[in-house]
Amino acid sequence: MINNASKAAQEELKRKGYKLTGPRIAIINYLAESQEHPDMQQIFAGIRAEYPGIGMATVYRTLGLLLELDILRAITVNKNQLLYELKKPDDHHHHLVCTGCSQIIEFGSCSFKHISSEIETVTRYSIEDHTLEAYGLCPQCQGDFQVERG
Amino acid sequence: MINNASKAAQEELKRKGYKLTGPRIAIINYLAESQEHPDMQQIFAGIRAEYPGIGMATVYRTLGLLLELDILRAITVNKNQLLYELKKPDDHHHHLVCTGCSQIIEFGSCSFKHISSEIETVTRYSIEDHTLEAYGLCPQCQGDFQVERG
DNA sequence: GTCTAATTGAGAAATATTTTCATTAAAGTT
DNA sequence: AACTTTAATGAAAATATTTCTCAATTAGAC
Ligand SMILES: [Zn+2]
Ligand SMILES: [Zn+2]
Ligand SMILES: [Zn+2]
Ligand SMILES: [Zn+2]
Repeated sequence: MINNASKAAQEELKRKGYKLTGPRIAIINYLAESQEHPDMQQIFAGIRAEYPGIGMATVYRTLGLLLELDILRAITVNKNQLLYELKKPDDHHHHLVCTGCSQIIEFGSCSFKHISSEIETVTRYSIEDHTLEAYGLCPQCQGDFQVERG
Repeated sequence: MINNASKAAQEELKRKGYKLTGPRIAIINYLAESQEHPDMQQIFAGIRAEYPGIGMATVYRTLGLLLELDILRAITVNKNQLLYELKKPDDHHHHLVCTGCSQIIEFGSCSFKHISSEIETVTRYSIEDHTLEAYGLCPQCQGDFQVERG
């Protein structure tokens, strides 16, 4: 139980009747510890460090399972690169992505909840979740842009 | 010039010094006409209907170019399926995705602009764009869910 | 029409993902 | 703790996706 997020994810797996195996625990722990938003390759490489024998297929299968069980979230910030993050209890945040250097920071302000019920009324959907990604230039890249133009 | 969105995209290509070729026009027209949010396979198949000789590589290259030039937007609504839509002048909308049947509808209400400058102040990023996807059940799937439970 | 460089299509190559199946191991039962 | 059952795993093969290479084509400039 590395931390709370790992604990919650492991309990959820058990609760839904899945076995808590070594590979799964290693993957969950890696995700729970990760401060960035790793992609498939980073996850695979990172886990091999502490679980050398793990197979690629197991990582794919486990990420798929965690997504399906709504324990994991996938975000796309560039055209074809899926990034992952474990859903943490009581954490709601969104992403601000620099179009210059691809750095990602998170922000907590969320205005969607204010219009959510209005959208539910208009569309007749029942809304359960949402993701929001904002794009722009980080302070560093704004500076670089000035320099480029001379 | 199928419609306004196609016209705008073609002009933008020219303006930035790219050649307006048959394949590119066919791809842009397909995207401009498309009411749904097609993925790569649909785009390729759809374009072959009116431009049979087009190669897969050209479609990949053109989508990449349009993304780079900010004429095209890619969204991810399911784990590993990228969907595309041409950016239309004066159109700002977001997506509401049914987790039951994957149907996507669009909504225009956007609350992000209200907090955008606040986030810019706090983070020192300059924000240029954003995407928002909401997830839930469409009216039909809410009904099916009731039926399933008996 | 001629010229030039960008663009294209076909196929090869490189990557990424899924499937198959014999083996392993988690979790429940005695 | 040994026994049993069945899900889960790893390795390799099979698929699928994306990029690259290069000779041939073609848009746009003159
Ligand atoms: Zn995040
Ligand atoms: Zn939010
Ligand atoms: Zn849309
Ligand atoms: Zn918006």
